[in-house]
Amino acid sequence: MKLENPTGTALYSIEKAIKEYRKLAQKNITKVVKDITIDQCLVLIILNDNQNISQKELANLVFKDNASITRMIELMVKKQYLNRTIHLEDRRKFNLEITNKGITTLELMKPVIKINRKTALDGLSLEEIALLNKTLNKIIANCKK
Amino acid sequence: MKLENPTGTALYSIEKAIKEYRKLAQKNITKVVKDITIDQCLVLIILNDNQNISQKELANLVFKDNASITRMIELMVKKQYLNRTIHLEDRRKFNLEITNKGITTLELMKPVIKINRKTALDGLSLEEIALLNKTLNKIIANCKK
DNA sequence: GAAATTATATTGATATATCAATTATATTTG
DNA sequence: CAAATATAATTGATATATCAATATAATTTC
Repeated sequence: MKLENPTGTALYSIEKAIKEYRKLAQKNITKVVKDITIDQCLVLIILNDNQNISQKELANLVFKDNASITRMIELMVKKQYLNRTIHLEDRRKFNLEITNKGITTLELMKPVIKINRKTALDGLSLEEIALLNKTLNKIIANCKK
Repeated sequence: MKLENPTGTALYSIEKAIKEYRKLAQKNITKVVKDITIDQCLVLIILNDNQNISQKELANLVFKDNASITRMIELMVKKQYLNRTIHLEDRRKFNLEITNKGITTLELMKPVIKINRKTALDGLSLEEIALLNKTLNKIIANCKK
């Protein structure tokens, strides 16, 4: 039995790598903030950098569909990480805004996120990482065709 | 706004790559078999190669926890892709067995799976793929520490 | 060999994923 | 400008993810 990679394709390794990273990341983030998931964390990071983003754009960036992001946002509003107000120019849209609690929480998580990434990529040279990115981008482009 | 990679880390690219691949794979598999997911497909592939595997081992190989695999198997039994019988030597366990329908379905999907993988890895040299695997395995090992 | 521990799997609760259908608003077209 | 089309987001249904608690069986320990 091929224990590490039962399919024998690099695509399995890609999935395994991200699953292991998510496990590590979630474990460490939970240590500092109890009620947040790494996906919610990514939402905060992206909203922090991109004020005027729509739910649809946000969904794309965090790899979710509109339905999922709707429910995630609902929950994050309920937990007071986000505010949601109607978009004046296009009333189909909403403005998404991080609350003060959201910002505080993000600041609390930032060092943990940094350590997580460092841990995952430990021992990899810059060249190796660049090559990894390049290869992954090729795969992404191939799948989108 | 960094559109392709808002976090600037290779880990985001890893996630993006596998998500794009899963989309492609699911789309093409649905064309030949309506009621199966790529995860169920992976379960069939693994069970086909490993007769005497426990649910726990299976769960590990497909990156799921025991609860998820229990429900997946229930569903696959209901859809008649699998049979489940009590394990005589260890009565906590079950024997998982692909049905004839499961085997037929798998044969139907095999060429599609092959094409999907080829599509995703198109234009990558063997060396590039080997290096990708090597780097990913380092990341996997780092996360497990 | 009975009690304590460990292992396998299930169940319940809640969140998320996904698809299809729907609602509300904007935009385009004739 | 009204009708048709397109877009943003929501809702419903069902499957899956995840954690904690539980049930059952096997193994270990004394």
